[in-house]
Amino acid sequence: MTPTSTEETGTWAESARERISEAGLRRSTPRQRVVDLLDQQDCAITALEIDARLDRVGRATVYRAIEQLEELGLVRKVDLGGSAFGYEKVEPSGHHHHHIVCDECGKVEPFEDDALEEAIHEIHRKGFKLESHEVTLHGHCSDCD
Amino acid sequence: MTPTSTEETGTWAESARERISEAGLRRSTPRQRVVDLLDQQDCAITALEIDARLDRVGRATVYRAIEQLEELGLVRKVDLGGSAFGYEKVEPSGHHHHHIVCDECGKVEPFEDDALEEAIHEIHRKGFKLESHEVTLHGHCSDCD
DNA sequence: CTTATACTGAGATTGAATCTCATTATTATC
DNA sequence: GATAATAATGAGATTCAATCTCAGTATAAG
Repeated sequence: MTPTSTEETGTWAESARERISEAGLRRSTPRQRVVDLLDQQDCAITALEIDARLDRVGRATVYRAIEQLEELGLVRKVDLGGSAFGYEKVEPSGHHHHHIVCDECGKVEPFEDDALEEAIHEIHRKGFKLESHEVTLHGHCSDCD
Repeated sequence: MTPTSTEETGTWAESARERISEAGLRRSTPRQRVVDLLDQQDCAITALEIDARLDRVGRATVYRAIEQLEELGLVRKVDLGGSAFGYEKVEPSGHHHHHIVCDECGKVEPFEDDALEEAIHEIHRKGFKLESHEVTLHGHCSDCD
């Protein structure tokens, strides 16, 4: 018996699987592999990093899978200030974080801040029709102090 | 007499000229043309847009000029969520805005919000060594309602 | 098992940004 | 104003991200 390693990983991969079927998409092996890899990440990963880590899965498939997951609200696209975008799973809990990029070494760290979220919600109330928001802070990490 | 159209435009182009000389850089025509074009914009413009609008100025020169202006603190690089970065002048007054991107048509609008700035400054006080910050909100503009 | 078709992936293509290096323009000096 | 040292330029090659194409493949329904 080969145990399904994904069921141990958490709830996101499972809910992703469900949403994929509900949306009428096939549960193809390459798509599952992209889902599983995203599930294992704690923060954003680029499309080409996913591509590089998945042998026998084509670039086009990786980009397509990400795009579909994004449309299903399962994945968020984040702008890390570099040349490539990052992608990360959207937690079913609604929890989300923003990013601090170290301008020295390029390291990306997640952070959360309630006052910031509140301020952004206020902007929403002031009349802008916001779909989503994204905050990227730039500075120096502890290593590059 | 050909009147210098730049002196009528405002104070940014002038201070940029000064800082450029102070930094030991030459006042070359291509650089001046990049400065003048940036001076005319109210919001961010991409490097290739600058390149396209300036005949007889090479891509490399545009990118170099922008990079130098950025180092001198005269220009800010902004991430508009698309494929290319935008660049905009840094007002001597210290005034700065963030951006709302319409996910439908791609239009970028500037916005300012004091509570948001305050929340970000709080994060600074909490221990992160921030150099700069950048907030991009996504939604639908009035046209794409 | 068979069939219709959604999905895949190798490779070509587009677009942004960077790099190279021979030529040109700027500025200080005479 | 002419001259020399060298900073700056720009055409084109290169790199990297992302998208597109289309013949071949795998999926799921019957």
